[in-house]
Amino acid sequence: MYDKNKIKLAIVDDHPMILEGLKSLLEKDTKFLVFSFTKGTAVIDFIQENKIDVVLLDIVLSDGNGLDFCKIIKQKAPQSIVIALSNQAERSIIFRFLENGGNGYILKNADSLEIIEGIEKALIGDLALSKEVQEIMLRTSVTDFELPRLTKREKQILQAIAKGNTSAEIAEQLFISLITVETHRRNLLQKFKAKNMMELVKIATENQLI
Amino acid sequence: MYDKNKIKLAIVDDHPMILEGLKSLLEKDTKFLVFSFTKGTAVIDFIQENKIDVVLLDIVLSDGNGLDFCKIIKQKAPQSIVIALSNQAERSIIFRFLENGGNGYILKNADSLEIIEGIEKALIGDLALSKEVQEIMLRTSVTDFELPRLTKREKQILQAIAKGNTSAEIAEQLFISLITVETHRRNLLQKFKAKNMMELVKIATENQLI
DNA sequence: TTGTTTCTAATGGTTTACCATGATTTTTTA
DNA sequence: TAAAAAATCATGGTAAACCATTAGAAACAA
Repeated sequence: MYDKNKIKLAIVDDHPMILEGLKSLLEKDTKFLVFSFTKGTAVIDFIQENKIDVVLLDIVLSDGNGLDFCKIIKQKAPQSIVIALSNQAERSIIFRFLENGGNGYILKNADSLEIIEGIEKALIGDLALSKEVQEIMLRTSVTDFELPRLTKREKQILQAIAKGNTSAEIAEQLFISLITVETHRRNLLQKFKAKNMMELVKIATENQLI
Repeated sequence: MYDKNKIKLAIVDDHPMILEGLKSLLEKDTKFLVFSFTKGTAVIDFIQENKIDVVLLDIVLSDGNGLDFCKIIKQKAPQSIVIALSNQAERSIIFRFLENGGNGYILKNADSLEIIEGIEKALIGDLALSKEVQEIMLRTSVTDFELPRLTKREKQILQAIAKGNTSAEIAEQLFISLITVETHRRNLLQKFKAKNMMELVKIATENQLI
């Protein structure tokens, strides 16, 4: 069962179906030994006790997000290779994942060949990026402008706006004047160079700012 | 290879990874013979030439939706069993799928055991419903507010609104009067009993309506 | 402690969104 | 083909969002 020469893989995804399917798929290649996890915290516990070569990590998890887990894994087990395996195709997310030490990013619409090739690339020290991810990263487009950062209050207000609350409602909830809420709205629109709140909320949610 | 006694399964999903994983998983059980498809139209062509026992059908597909494909499959091959295998947990979608002749509905957060049990249940004529699906179906009308359906035009307009377009811009884009756009807005708000468009867009995106 | 940012609040005005109601034409479906 | 559903346009009004500018108080960092 246990074989020192096998590549030890951990897969983290909160869909048991994907987890089992991927495990079954990867273990067809006998050089892989696969451990699977539905929680990010579980895999972090595991890697501290057991040496793992590669972690395939979903970005959206029930107990946190893959960006943070990647950072933690890299702190606790720097020798482990961490590859994102996600539906998240947002440009900024990909960059943030790699910034956090990730060794690759593969979209879930990739096929098994791309995944296996990605793992092998990462094992020899290359970045493992699926085709579509490379395209997204190369997009040098209009969308590529430095995202403003939100203050605590702005985030609070933007979250309320995104829920459908009106300025009056928000003022009441936060015990501040309607005028103040409207000032925050204006500042937000200027910061983001957005035409209206709908556009701003779209940008903010796409970039996980709220 | 071909064995008359094997249960012939078709899996339709637009993620190659899920497709391959599930195929690998199900074929561990040697009584299954699995064919996989990424397009709904492809599986419809296939079942007309080849007898298939069970179709596992995703609801969200690139070339249409599983609700319609289920209906078509049941017309062209009434003996085939059709089971939804989807992330869509919307109560109304589940009912509509079963209305269209579906023999079961399994959520993608189910594990492989639930899927195999579901297939076996459906083969003996029972409804194949995963645990969570049953819970959703039993939810009484308190939590259950039936999601309205969007017409083609409404969907188009709502998508534009969600992007941050104003009514005037949308009118221009679609070559219709500003008044018409505003009428659609009003109808949408009424349909969804929403206070404003921000709330409505939130509901619509959460339920993958747009 | 002194800048800097953030949060707060105000005036006054424009634009856009939302509300109520009604009606014609086109398209879909039974 | 008749009935139903969807898409179109209209009037007239209210509420909310957006725009420009200013400014004091509080929190925070150099």
